[in-house]
Amino acid sequence: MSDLTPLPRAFYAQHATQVARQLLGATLVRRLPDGALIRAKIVETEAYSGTDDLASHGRAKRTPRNLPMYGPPGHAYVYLAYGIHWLLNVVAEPIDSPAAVLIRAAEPLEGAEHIAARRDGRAPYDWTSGPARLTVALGITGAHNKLDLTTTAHGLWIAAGEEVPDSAVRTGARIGLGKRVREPWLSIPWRWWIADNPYVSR
DNA sequence: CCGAGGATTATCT
DNA sequence: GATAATCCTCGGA
Repeated sequence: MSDLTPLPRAFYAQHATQVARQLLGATLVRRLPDGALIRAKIVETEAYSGTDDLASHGRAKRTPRNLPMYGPPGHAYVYLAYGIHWLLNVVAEPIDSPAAVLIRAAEPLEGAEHIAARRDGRAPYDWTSGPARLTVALGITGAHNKLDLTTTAHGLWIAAGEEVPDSAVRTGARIGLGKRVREPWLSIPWRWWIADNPYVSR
């Protein structure tokens, strides 16, 4: 039985790039309303940090949408992209420092049958290999925005998982950035993933 | 196999 | 009014 204790708030208080790197291999845990448990290993993340980062929602001043990024670390920041997709982020860095880590993909470890119920007819590696697919698989929506992920109280948290050695980590530019994003933010290697893992997005 | 374009709506300008 | 940290489908080769 693995230890499902939530990671402490101090972990998320680090710079978003540190959090993104260290979240690789960690276990994303979801307790569904009916009590069913889903566990998934995080295999791909992206960091967004600072008011200078043109790719980050925090690039503007505080707005109703990006307010969670300015809030306490370890809370969820969930927002709707393209009018269709919910994306899950974890707030990083201390209060008033706008930063978050986007959870882009994860590998199912337990409760695959509960994911399959929502992803009928798809190949398993299509279930969670993308930020919007992941939220569908785990039943995450805007209702989870701002929730504290350092407690098990809300049915969603992150626990320590396996250590991923540097030799198995790859980095690259972030994906799907808008056309307003210019260098250096366009190419800065703030995306992390586990090499050769089939659940990493394409 | 690959690239183009549509879906669908909260949020910001 | 335009845009968006994506995904899926469809048409062409």
